[in-house]
Amino acid sequence: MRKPCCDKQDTNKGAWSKQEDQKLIDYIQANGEGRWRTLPQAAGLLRCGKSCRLRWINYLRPDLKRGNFCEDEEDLIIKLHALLGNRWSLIAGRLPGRTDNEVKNYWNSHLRRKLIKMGIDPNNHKLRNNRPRPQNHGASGSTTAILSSPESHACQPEKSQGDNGQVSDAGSYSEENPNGLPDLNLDLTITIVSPSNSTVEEERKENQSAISTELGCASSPTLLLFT
DNA sequence: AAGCAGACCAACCGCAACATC
DNA sequence: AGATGTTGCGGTTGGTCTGCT
Repeated sequence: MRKPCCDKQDTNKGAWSKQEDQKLIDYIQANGEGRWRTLPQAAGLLRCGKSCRLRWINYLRPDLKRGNFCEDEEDLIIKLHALLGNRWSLIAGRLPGRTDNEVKNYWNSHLRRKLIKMGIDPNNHKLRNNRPRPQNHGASGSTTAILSSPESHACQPEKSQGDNGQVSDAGSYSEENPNGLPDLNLDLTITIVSPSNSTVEEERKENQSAISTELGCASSPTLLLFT
């Protein structure tokens, strides 16, 4: 029988105090991340290792951006969600300084609603019938995105199948494709059309290769982000 | 000003994948 | 190869905040 991840009766739960935060920061700065299971004891924290990891990743990490999402980030989340479904860590990985939890929360509290308002089904990113047409990006500001693959669901990673239904329904298109085999066109090219900004291009390349690698894709629908 | 409802977000839980023995 | 341990992920919960009546 496996031991629980922590001795639950001896651990604190709930909100973190400043002192706990400081202990965690100090410890990680001195010893680095990892070894979460033994970290709490070593750092003098009455917390479960999982809890420490989460606190560090979602809140204490120095490279976190925090604050409101900009329009570009919103659009990128929407587009990536269309491709990846609820794979928040992958999506967050393309948003420097953002965490999966943050992206997930933002999606659930803002973006979902926004898409629904625009007449788009947030689960499959398709226009809903008998719904008002999206006010083509008026709501989302100045960014326009075009996914060249007609069915943006093309990229559904293997994991979503037989994954106990945990991974998003956002990529479940079997109803549109009775044989259950969508016409997979799995690569993604993100082109950010924006005034000269060399780092954007670098970032684009990085995005492209990372996502292509992740999804094992072959050919490439192009996602154009006009900023 | 008080009460209520909805929104937001930090944190927890359970599970799966991966690593190690 | 199988058992066990660790880490990471996504779904969900619950406390707090905010706006409305």
